[in-house]
Amino acid sequence: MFKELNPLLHSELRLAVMSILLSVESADFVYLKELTGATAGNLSVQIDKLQKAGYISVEKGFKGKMPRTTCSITQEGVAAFEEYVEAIKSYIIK
Amino acid sequence: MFKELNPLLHSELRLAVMSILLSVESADFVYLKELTGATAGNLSVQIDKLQKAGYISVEKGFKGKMPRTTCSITQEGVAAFEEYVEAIKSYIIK
DNA sequence: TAAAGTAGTTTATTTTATAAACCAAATTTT
DNA sequence: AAAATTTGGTTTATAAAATAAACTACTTTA
Repeated sequence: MFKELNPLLHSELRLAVMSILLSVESADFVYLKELTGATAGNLSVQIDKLQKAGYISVEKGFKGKMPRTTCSITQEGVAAFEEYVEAIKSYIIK
Repeated sequence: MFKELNPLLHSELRLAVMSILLSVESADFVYLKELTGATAGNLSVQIDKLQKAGYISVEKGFKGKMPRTTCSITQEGVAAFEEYVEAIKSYIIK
């Protein structure tokens, strides 16, 4: 009847991050922060969780002298997101 | 860009309960428990939250001699659910 | 060189989700 | 008919999550 909702994706901020990363090649920390409106602390934590789950890859480098964290979605992440979409539909589609 | 997800509905069990109640006139505690697979304790708590939010109405009576709790969705609940559906779509529809 | 800004991380707090333990009444078993 | 079990829940305790505040380290500006 109802499919299970992957708890790692069933989170407003993590879902937003994944949704953004699905539509771009990659996105840096500042960009994700602006688009989501999240605080830096919250975003940092959630990015970490997504990375540890293998749903995104995170590269920490520098743009000039300033630190820059770049994220992109993994194949595993795409698959998990698609599964989540199917699952949530089981609750909202009549 | 992303719409806010009503935290009261952004919960697997509460969403399942609301989804069921949308499609039936009313449902009792035992029926909801069977369909959702939730424990009685968890279901009890979540029903309470939905009721306090005004999203469902709860009637406690008896069927013969056994207690029976009957739930049905309110207009407010329908509206909130529909808004949630629109909101979640902003994350999952490309 | 002091103040303010940037790009984050770590820590602490509040909220949630969930299950375990419990309760009262009804039913079944012995 | 007493004891055990089941039914239909509620309350309480615990684990997990979300979030913001505080902090770090470096850079730019005044």
